[in-house]
Amino acid sequence: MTNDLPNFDLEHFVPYQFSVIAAQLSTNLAALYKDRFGISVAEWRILVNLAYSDSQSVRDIQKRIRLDKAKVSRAVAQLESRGLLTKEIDDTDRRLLLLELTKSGRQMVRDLVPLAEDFQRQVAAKLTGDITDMQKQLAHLMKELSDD
Amino acid sequence: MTNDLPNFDLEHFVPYQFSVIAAQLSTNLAALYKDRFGISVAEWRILVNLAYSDSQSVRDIQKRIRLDKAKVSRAVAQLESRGLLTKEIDDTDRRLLLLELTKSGRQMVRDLVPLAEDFQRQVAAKLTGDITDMQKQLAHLMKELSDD
DNA sequence: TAAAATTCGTTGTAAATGAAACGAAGTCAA
DNA sequence: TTGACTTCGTTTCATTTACAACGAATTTTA
Repeated sequence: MTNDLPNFDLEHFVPYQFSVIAAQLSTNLAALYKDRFGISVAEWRILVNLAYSDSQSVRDIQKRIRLDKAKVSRAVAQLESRGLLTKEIDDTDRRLLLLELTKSGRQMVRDLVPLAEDFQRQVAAKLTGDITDMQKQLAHLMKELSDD
Repeated sequence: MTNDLPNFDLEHFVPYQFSVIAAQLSTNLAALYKDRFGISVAEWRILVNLAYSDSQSVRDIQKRIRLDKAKVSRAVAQLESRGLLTKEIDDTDRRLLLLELTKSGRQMVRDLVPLAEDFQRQVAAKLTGDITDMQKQLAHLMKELSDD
């Protein structure tokens, strides 16, 4: 006797869809990174971000890659202990830490990026439309949501 | 000196985009559910799923809404303790539990669904294109990924 | 039909998480 | 310049999480 209940279609509920897809992609990617390089998704994001521009502070990274600052702090500590980056106090503002990739950190980024691109190509193959369209839509939505 | 590094664009990396959007939507939705009804996202999913068809087992739900069975088990226990559903052993297979919404469980679904639909409308307003197109793309991708 | 293997839902546990508290450093205002 | 306030990154702590182990029930296999 469910006829008095609204027939809600969870499978087409957008927040649910995003949740399921994100979880699946994240699991797959995490396995890839862990197996090959022994790093977490958070660590991967930080490495890639530092490859853009060295010497960012924890705060810069936190904003850019949208991770909790505690998480960034822990991931950075882990990366430092593995010799993938260095921390240095910013002399113009001694609260800030400047992060810089080490040689082996840079090498790991070089090795990681093609893998990530491959992964994205595999996702692209599963889409009905063109991936650049999807990327644009998602970038737009991401921006709209962050303004809330 | 980053010129020897591949210039990887994290902002347009699809798994990253999904992760950010899903997290944002989930946070917002969780706050909505928690404030108004005191339930978690997992609990909400279970309630809605039971509204589709009563008397499903934990296993049925687990498959449909893609949640860890431990999580389902705990959420169901919570819902039962709040009198929103009942558990009953299936006599044809005594390992299975049949779950059924109570009257107040059904009422809560009735109250919740319009809220969720509102929420989705707000998301729709932030999209560049039509939401049904997005839903179709996401449904397709969800299916493709689960086949892995 | 007896033993082995599988499935169901629950529970124990170690790790991950996020919010808040914290000390250190810097800024602002009186 | 002193005192209040803010910001930075780390750490603490309570909660959440996922994985594995478990007992009970069922199915498969020999």
